[in-house]
Amino acid sequence: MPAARSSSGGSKVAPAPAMRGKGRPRFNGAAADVDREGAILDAAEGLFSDYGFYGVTVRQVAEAAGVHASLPNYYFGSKRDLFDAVMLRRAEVVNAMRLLSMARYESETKVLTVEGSLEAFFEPLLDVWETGGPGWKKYLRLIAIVNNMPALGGEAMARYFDPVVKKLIELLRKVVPEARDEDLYWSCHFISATLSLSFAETGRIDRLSDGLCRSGDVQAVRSRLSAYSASGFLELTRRRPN
Amino acid sequence: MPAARSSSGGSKVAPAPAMRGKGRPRFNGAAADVDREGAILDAAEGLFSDYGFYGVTVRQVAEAAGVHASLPNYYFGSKRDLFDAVMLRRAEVVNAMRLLSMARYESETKVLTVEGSLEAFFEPLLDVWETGGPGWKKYLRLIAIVNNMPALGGEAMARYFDPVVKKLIELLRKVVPEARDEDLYWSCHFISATLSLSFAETGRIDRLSDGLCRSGDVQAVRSRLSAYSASGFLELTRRRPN
DNA sequence: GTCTATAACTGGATAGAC
DNA sequence: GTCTATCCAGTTATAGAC
Repeated sequence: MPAARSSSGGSKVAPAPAMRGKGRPRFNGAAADVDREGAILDAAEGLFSDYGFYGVTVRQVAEAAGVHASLPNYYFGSKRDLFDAVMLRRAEVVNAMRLLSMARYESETKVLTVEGSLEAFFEPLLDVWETGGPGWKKYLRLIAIVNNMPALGGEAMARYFDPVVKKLIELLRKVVPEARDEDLYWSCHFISATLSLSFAETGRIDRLSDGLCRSGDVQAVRSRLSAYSASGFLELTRRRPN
Repeated sequence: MPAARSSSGGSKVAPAPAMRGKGRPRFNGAAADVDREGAILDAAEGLFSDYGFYGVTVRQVAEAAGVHASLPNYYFGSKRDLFDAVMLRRAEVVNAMRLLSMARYESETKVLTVEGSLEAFFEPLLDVWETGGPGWKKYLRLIAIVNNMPALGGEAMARYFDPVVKKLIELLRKVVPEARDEDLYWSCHFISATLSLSFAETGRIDRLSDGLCRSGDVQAVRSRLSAYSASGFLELTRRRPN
């Protein structure tokens, strides 16, 4: 394997991606201030979310971004580094939102419920899904893919999202003290599955329902996900209390 | 695109895969009766289920199968045809099992329930997951991947699995006539998600629970999936009856 | 900062020898 | 039926010109 061009870290994931050109002055002579790094990340995000890591070439990314074929390499190093940069860019944002959402729910609500906890867990994602624009939609779809292909980025995925899930588990344990740990974990597993497949927007439900339901219908998901998941979880704890 | 080598059908999916060498006589001079086509399909199944379609090369498949690099092409035509052959091989088997399972449940049970219907829907899959051997495990993991990447085989996936899901919906409609269609479809969407992520065996729940739960624990899934899903679905219909 | 050119290699697929 | 040899398009990545 050839030596990576990027500065530090070696095989570690994305040491410090996309740090070039920050705060550079406008009117630098080039054509009206285009953000090429952002364009590359956006293009990569869209393509990876459709075809996965191996299904995309760096050249396709460059072409979709409208930049020269060598620029993705220049800005982000190897293809793998580019992928990590894509994953990281929004992970931190959304993680902070979700932790805050749950902390706020816990501190500001008198009677904590399972459904309420799950809403606090889901809502930031549903919010960016609905109002965050196409970039966020693609990012969430990408997560759905990685979530089902551990060989690709499962370890990284876990590193970024486990803290959020652990916070949820902690919260649920407080709300339902009689729940067994196994049921807590398996419920979170099921919940993660429904959430991520919803983001995948596969179009399957459209075909299945002959157009009655639409894959990207955020409102439809929002109005069902918490109720469905809470009921499922509570049923498990009801059957085998601690 | 170069013309496919395989006989009929053209772009149609795998018209008649793996039809060579059936019933050929033993003692044909070659080394003790090895099933090369089967070995290729097995190897492809395993690799595709780990890395997806684009993450695998035909040469890797050949090497894993212990055959020469050109044989996958010889037996199955293009890489895409090989993939379709892998998908098809077990689809028909498991589809028949599931349709039979649900038909039997419907005809042999006095009081139909949501949970019972779901069990009939799940059980054949859980059964092959548990007792079918490593090939079936890999196949189910492959389905989990494709389920989340429509660009790859979503249309094919739908073609093979929609009939089974439609049968389930039909059954559930009979059991819970007051359920709204939207809730039926969304519930099936959620159910498909939990089922497929369970098969993915990502190891996520292992890390999350610090070893308390294991990804491949069929019994753990079996004892929770129907109860969880039935409760979730019923909760939705309870909230908005037809 | 951006692009040209190219190195060095791997991909799928096949023709034809055995 | 199987393998050798090969085609050649396309891949990542980089060195160096502008």
